[in-house]
Amino acid sequence: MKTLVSRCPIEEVMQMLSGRWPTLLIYYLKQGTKRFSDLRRDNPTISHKMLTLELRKLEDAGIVERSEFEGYPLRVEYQLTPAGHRLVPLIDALGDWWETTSDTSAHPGSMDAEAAVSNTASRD
Amino acid sequence: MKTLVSRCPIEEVMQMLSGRWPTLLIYYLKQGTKRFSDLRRDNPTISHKMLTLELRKLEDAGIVERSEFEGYPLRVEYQLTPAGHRLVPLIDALGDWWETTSDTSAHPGSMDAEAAVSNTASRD
DNA sequence: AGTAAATTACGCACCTTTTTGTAACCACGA
DNA sequence: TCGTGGTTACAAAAAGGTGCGTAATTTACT
Repeated sequence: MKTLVSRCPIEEVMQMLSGRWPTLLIYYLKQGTKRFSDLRRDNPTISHKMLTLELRKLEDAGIVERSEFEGYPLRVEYQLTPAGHRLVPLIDALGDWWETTSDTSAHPGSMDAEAAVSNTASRD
Repeated sequence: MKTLVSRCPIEEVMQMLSGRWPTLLIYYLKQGTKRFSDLRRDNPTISHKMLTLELRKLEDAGIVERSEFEGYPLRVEYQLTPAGHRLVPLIDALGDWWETTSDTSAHPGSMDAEAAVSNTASRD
């Protein structure tokens, strides 16, 4: 699936991480092993189809590992690979960068600073 | 002005950096001040529409600064802001991560990495 | 001298391509 | 029948490309 002819690793990662879901899913998987239905509960706005598609993409990229357990209502678990775990702090760093850069220009006068802070509270 | 209503800074950065162009443009702007036509030459596959759109987005995000010089034929220069420069190493880190993870057998295919490069058939 | 074309950095309208959402269906067994 | 994880077909939306118009000045041709 990852039939990429890009010369540049940055283009490749960005193609991997682009869109709303990849980083969100990584965030939730960072919390530990999750089942398909867990991830849907964690993020109710993702469609069934998108979740499978994105999980497959993350799997192909070596970020997520899929474990299928034989059984009655079929159980499948997803978790971050070691590489996936190494990716997490890099993504977090981007989030931090964004927060600090938004701070330096986001206060137009005497707005309530406290409100702004709690407004941008991360999901950590 | 970035009027974004996302709760999470990571979602916001990723929305900013998603797509093929943002990181590419940042890469070229990292080299120094560039004019519109320079950037088109650097990246011939981007359309003028996309270039203006993406530059505007980067500008709104505070990553790129636009300087317009009076005169004809109108000259406009683009360069990274300090925040933009701080972003560069973070993006590079993602590129490095990708390179190392691709190396360390992250792709459990049945063929070796060399063959996989020239062969487009993977999992379909 | 007069006209035409080129230049630069766009905006806009139209159209195609890609991505994403919706909904239905499959299989299995309690 | 329900719930599990997944697939497929079709529709909607978003992203992206093409080409034309704009500005004020210089150059190119006639």
